[in-house]
Formats: sequence, structure tokens, C-alpha cells
Amino acid sequence: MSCGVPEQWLVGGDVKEVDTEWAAAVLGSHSASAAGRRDHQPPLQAGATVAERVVRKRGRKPGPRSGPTISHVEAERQRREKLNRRFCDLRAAVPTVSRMDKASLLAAAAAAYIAELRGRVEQLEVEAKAKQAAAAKQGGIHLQDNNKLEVRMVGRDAAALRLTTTASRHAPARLMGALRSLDLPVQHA
Amino acid sequence: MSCGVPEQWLVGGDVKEVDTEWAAAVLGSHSASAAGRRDHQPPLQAGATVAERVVRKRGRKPGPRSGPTISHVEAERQRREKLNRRFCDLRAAVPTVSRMDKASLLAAAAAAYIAELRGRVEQLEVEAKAKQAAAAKQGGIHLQDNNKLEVRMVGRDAAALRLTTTASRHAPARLMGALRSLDLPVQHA
DNA sequence: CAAAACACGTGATCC
DNA sequence: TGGATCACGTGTTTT
Repeated sequence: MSCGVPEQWLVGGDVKEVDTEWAAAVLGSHSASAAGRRDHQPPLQAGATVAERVVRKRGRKPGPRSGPTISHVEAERQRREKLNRRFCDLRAAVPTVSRMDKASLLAAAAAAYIAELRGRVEQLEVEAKAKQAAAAKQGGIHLQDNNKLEVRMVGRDAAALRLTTTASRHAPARLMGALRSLDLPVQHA
Repeated sequence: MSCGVPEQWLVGGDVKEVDTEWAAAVLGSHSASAAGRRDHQPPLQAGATVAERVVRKRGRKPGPRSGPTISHVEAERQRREKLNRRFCDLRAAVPTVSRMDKASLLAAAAAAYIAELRGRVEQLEVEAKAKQAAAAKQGGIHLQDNNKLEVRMVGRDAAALRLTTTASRHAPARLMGALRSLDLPVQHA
């Protein structure tokens, strides 16, 4: 039931002029509040609260203005609603079961965004590297730096390799990766 | 200047007790507002507004409460601030020159999020396909039969490999081919 | 009860 | 002018 659709928002048909005896408490601290909290079903549970919403309107003028104000509050309500809808849409997209504050959610979203961009860049770089590798391939084996790979056959069906490199920092790991990428059954490291 | 750091927040040193003659308008519609609008530099531009913030404090008790309220408002302010920070972080991550409403921004973030996830699964699928293709490649050496490849590290930058195969006809040649395809500098065979 | 999170109405401000 | 967006203080609910 969480984050669902409006679900009969503005329930009780006639919503206006609740005729509250307000005599004093002139334009008191904007009384109205009453709202169901998270999980967005345009927060507000049916009951008495709908009335509470429109309290405040009687004598004549609470403050300087009265005309455009009521329209303003509605507009603001719509804005809030839209924003929360977006929040929910994002919650739906997030993997972790959505028990997040809006703040944390935003953080996650930003993280995902940069991750997405970084991924793009990475893939492009990879493609570029592939190009380069393809260009350099036909020459077969070229000994850049002082890298050496000695292969000595042992019997008919066994080979002993000795890889010696200077510059590479994680040469072993890269060798393993390369071998694995060949789908060679590596038994032991 | 947009979305920057606090930049001397709470500027004017002494900020309290603006001594507003408030006699009437007891706890009027929470007067205080005054804020620089978007682009978040903890919204509020230096000037007179800083004072406006702390208006309302005089006689003694505006309403029933006075104690925990002032703490509450501060907490809420911090919450808002944090949230807006997140919003800015997200704006920074977004490519389009960042002239977006919070709502649109959220939408974009959600879109990016799902894109990111979709990219992940896509890449995984691609990898799986690559594995399969590599396995099916006829030149390759795959682990059917009793083929084994033992790798033993010698020092930090040297590796000794031992390839044992049964069925292959020209195992050594194919090994060399495979290694060559990796663009590894092979010195001796 | 206190702290945190949310929703609401309202005053500004910009276009 | 008026609609759209924002920040703010406060009341309410959740933990």
C-alpha cells in the first residue's frame, strides 16, 4: 500500500467552509496540518482531517490578504505532491527495499548517476584500448620494455612458462586475468 | 556562485532579539521567511534577512510552548539544509547545465538509476555470452577431457605455468597461439 | 520523553 | 498580474 496512487484523494465531495468558531486565535499558527506520513498516498487520511484542511475562514479578513491565498495553497499542494511522486518513483527504482529517508535516497541517486557516467566513460576507454590492441596484434610478439615470456615445452603435452616483467605493478594478477579470458582451465596459482 | 558552500552563514555576528514591537499580532503567521531563492547557498542572502530570521521573541510566551520549539526549528533547519545539499550534489553530477527544478532533477536521477542498473545486467549478459563464445571457439583450449593448467608464481613478477593435455594434437602450438592473442610479449618457446 | 522525518500553510521571489 | 518555485516555522507521526 505504500507509495501508491492517489487513491481517492479529496474524498468527501464538498470541501469548503467548515464554519469553525474561531473568534479569537485570529490567524493562529496556521492550525491545519493533520497528515498521514510517509508512503505517499497524497498524505492525509480520509477522516476528519479533510475538514481541518480548510479551517480558517470566517469574520472576513484574517490578514492583509485572503483572495489569492487559497489558490496559492492549492498550487503548493500540487507541487509537493508532484515532488513526492518523483521521490516514490525513485524509491521504486532503488534496489534496497526502500527503507530510506529522502536524503539518503538522494545520495544514492547521485551515486548511481555518477556511477552510470563513469561506466560510460570506462566502456569507451575499453573500446579504444581494443582498437589499439587490434592494431598491434598482427606483429604478434613485441618485446616492449624488458618484459619477457619464456616458454619451454616439457614432453609433448606440457609447457612451462616464465614471465618476467619490470614496469607492471600487478603483473601476476594481469597474467591470471589474461589467461582466464582465454578460457584456459587454470588449476593452481 | 550557485550551490556553493555555506559562505559565511549566519553572517552578522549578533543574531538575536531584534526587538520588534509586536504587541499585537501575537504569534502571527510565523512571519519569518526572507530567503534567497534557488541555487542553495544556505538560502538567505546576507543583508537584513538574517535578522528577520530570529524575529518573534519578546514578551515571553507566544504560545503554549517555547522551550522545545526553538530546538525543533533548528533541527528542521538542519534537515532541510542537508536535503538541499544532497540536491546540489545531484545537480553537480547531472550533465545538463543544471537549470532544473527539484522535481525534474529527481526524475532525471531516477532515470539514470534505472539506466545504471540496466547497464549492469547488460554487461553481465555480454560477459556470459563472451564466455560461451570463447568456449566454442575451435582454436581454443577448453577444459574438456583432462586438460589442466597449473600456474605457480615465482617471485612477484614471474609465473611458471604447466599445461597438461591429453587429446590435443598440437597443444604447444595452440598454447602459443592463445598466448600470442593476448598480446603478451613472448620471448622464447 | 526525545529525536528524526514529513506534511502543511504561508511569505518571498522570479519570470 | 499571476503562476511556479522555494525556504521557513510549526504541528504531527514514527522510531
